[in-house]
Amino acid sequence: MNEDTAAKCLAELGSPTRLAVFRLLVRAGPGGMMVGDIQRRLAIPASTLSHHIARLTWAGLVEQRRQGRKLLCFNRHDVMDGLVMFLTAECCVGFDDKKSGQPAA
Amino acid sequence: MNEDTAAKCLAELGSPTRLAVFRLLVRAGPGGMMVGDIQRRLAIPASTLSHHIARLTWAGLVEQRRQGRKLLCFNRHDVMDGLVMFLTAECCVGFDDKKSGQPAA
DNA sequence: ATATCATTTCGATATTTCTAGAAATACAGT
DNA sequence: ACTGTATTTCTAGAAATATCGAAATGATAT
Repeated sequence: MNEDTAAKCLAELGSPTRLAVFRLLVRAGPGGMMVGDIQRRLAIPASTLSHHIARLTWAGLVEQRRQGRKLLCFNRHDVMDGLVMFLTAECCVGFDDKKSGQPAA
Repeated sequence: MNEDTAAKCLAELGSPTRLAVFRLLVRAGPGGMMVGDIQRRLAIPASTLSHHIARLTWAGLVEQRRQGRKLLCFNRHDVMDGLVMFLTAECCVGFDDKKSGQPAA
């Protein structure tokens, strides 16, 4: 996970609609969720949802797999982990003596 | 940290420039960094930087404090923690038996 | 082959965001 | 009050994004 990839992921997650989709998939776990189920759950037009899922997929956060005439969506858990690690990397290095993260007043 | 706040934070971090600023501040730790130092370090126009810092601040990710005629910037570490927790919350609940996060093939 | 359901692509418009120069403001020192 | 430095606000054009209906495609069953 480099800075560009991280920014890409964060930007995609920054849309309320996409974040809702992503969180739905987080909760769904490895079993994932069908596009149609997501659509019914979030009540947004199919074309709009398709667009957002495509972007999450483009960023590498989500993967899709066909099952009959439906499409299963699920999170790339490893990518999310990488993102979180990237965000917190080098955080507070050498500052173990301070507890709050605020500068001295 | 609710869904709207999280989306706000993620969207702001989704800009490569803002992510660079944020990471600089992560590395700077609680001591923070002056606006001018950030500007010299990233080599972007002052007005552009000001805009981005304002957005990070608006999202609650960064805080500013005046020191003489300079302005110190530092991360709200607690907010970033909240964001990370929000992202990973309810992740893989009840799926401890699977290790990779992929659905069965 | 055709009917049907699920999902995506296309197209068009409205909205938001990025960028940076110019001007304005804030502060400290003299 | 005046000067110099630091930072922000104003402004506007360019570029990116969101939205959703209509049409197209993919897949299965009959």
